[in-house]
Amino acid sequence: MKEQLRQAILTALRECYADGRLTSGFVPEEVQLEVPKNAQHGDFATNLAMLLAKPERRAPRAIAETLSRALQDHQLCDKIEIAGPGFINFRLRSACWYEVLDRIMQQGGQYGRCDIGAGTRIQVEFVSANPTGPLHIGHGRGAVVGDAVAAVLAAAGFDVQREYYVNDAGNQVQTLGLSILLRLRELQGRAIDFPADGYQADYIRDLARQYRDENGDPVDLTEAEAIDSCARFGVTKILKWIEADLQAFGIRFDNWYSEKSLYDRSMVEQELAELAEKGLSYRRDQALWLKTTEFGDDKDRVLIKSDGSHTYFASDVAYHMEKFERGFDRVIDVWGADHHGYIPRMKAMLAGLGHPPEALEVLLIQMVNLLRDGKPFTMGKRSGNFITLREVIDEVGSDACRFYFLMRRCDSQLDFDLELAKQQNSDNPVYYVQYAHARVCSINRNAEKDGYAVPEAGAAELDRLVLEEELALAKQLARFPETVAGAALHYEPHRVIFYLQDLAAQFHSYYNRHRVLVDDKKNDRSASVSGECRSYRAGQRVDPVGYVGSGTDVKKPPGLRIPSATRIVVHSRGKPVSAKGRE
RNA sequence: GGCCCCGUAGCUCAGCUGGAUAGAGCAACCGCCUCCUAAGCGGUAGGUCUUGGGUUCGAAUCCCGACGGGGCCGCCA
Repeated sequence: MKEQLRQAILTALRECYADGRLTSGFVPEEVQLEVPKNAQHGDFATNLAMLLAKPERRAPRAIAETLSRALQDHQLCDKIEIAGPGFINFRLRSACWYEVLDRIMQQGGQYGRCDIGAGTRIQVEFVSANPTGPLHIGHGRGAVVGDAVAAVLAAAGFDVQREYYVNDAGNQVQTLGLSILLRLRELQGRAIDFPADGYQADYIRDLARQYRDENGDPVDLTEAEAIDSCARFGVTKILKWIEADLQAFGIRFDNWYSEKSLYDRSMVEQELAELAEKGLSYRRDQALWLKTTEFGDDKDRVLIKSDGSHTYFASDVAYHMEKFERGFDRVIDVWGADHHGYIPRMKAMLAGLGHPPEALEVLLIQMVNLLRDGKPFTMGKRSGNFITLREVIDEVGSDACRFYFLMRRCDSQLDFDLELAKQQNSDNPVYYVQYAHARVCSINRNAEKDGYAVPEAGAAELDRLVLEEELALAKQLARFPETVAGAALHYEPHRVIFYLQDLAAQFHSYYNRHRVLVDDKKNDRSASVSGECRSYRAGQRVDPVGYVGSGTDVKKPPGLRIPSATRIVVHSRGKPVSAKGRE
C-alpha cells in the first residue's frame, strides 16, 4: 500500500517537472512516507515538499500545494491535506485497506514476505559455543537472536544459511579430554590431582562413566592418546546435548562446521601461505604475526604462538575466508559483547585478503543478567556453578523464553528474571500476544459452531468493515511487511515483537468494544457507529446531553453547559462504552 | 590509558536510520464480565528525553565534550 502511494507521488512529481509546475528536477533517493503518530494527520505523510524547498527556492507549503493538486484525483486517496511546515498528509480510501485484507487471506502464512533480499546469499553464524559443556543462558540469547535474524532475513527473500562453528581443535578440547580422563581414573579408585583449570562440573563425571560403559578403560593407550580419545568422546556427546537443547528451543542449524576439519584439509596452512605470500605476516619472538595494523587494527595479532601452536585467530582467518569461497555475499557473526575487541582484527584480515569489510557484519549480544526474584545469579562454566539453558527452557518454556530474549535490542543488557518469565499473568507480555491469538481462534470456533462459513479468500464481504477500529486494524496489518523488511535490513528482530504487541493491543481493544459474531440482519453494524452521551446526577438519569460525536471520538459540543456533579457516560448501541468521570 | 554498549515516566524498555502534542508494559488510583476467553478493556496521574555545546526549517534521534552505569583490552578461548 505504502509502495503504491510512493509510486503515485513520484509520478506526480515527474509530471510537475514535465509541465514546468516545478523546475529544479530534484528527485530524492527515496520518497519518505511515514505513518503519523497522530491519526488525525491521516494514514501517511511525506516531507517531500520540505526537501524540495531548497532546490526549488520556494516555500515548502507552496510546493506542497502544487504536488497535492497533481495528486488530487488519484484513486488511492480519499483526502490530501497540507499541514504544519509543509507535510502532505494522505488519507486513503477504505477500499485500499480491504485490498490489504484480501491479500492477507490469499497469501496466508506467506503474508509479510518480500523479495528485497532476492539473489543475496547470507550466512548467519551463531551460538558456536565451545563443545566443552552445556549451553548456558547467555548462549541462549545469542541463539534466539541469531535464529530470529536468520528468520527475518529469509522472510525478506535472502538466501540464508544457519551455521554453527564447532571449536573442536583448541586447548579447551584437550582440557576437556584430560578432565574426563582424570574422572575416569577416579572411578577406578586411583588418586588424582585435578588441575585448577580443569572442568569441575558434575557432567564430566557423567561423561567419564559413559565412556567407561561404552569403551571400557583406555588401558592400551598412551597418556596423550587417552586424553585424545576422551576429548573426542566428550565433544561428540556434548554436541549431541547442545543440538538437543537447541532443538528444544526451536532452533535447527543447516550446517555444523568443524574447526578441526580446517586443519584436516590444510586450510589453515594454505591461508598462512597466502598471507606470507602477500607479505602480510612476519616472524618476531619466534611467533608468526599478522599485520592487521595496516588495515586499521591498533596492534598486530599473533597467528602462530612461539610454542608452535595456532591461535584461534589463525583458524578464524581460514574459516572466514572459506565462508566467502562458499559463495556467501554477506556473513553475519553473532558474538557475545565481550568479544568486541575481536572485530577490528577480523575486519582488518578481510581487507588484507581483498574482501570489503562490510561483507562481515558482527552482531554483539550484550550480557544477560540472570535473576531469580530480583536476586542475581553468577555464572562460570569452570566453577561448575551455573544454570544451563535447558534448565531455563524447562522451567520457563521455550516460547516465553524466546519472546523475552527478543524483547530488547540486542545491544542493551537484559535482565532475565526466572520467576517473572514463568508467571502466566498480566506481568508477562508473552501471554498478551498469545491471548489475542486465542481470542481470534475462539471467534472462529464459535462462528463455525453457529453455522457461519468462514469465507474463502476474495469472497469475504470486507466492505462491512466500517468501524474506525476495524480500519485501524487493517492498517496495522498492512504495516507487517515493512516491519519484517525493516527488521531484516537492520538485523533487529525485536521490531517484530513490538509490532505484535501493538497489533495485539489493537485487537484486544476492538474485541472489547465490538462484537464480531452478530446477526447482520438484526444488528446493522454501520448504524452502530454513533455514540450517545447520557448524563447522570446523583445516580439518576437526567436529560441526554445529546449526540456529541461518533465512534471513539466523542466530544462535548462547544457551548454546552453541563451542571456540576454530573456523570457523563458515552453509550454505543445502548451499551456504555466509557465513563467520563464527574464534571 | 585505549575501545564497545547503555542513560527516555517510580521500575523495565520502545521510539521505525532528523519530523507535527515523546509512547507501551509493570506499579498507583477510578471504572468495566446477562454478551465471541476479564491471560482482557476504558480512564486518571506520572517527563528538564543525564548534562553542556554544535549542525538546520526542525534534534530523544546526527557530531563533539562532560557525567553516571556495565563490559572488553594476553603469544586465553
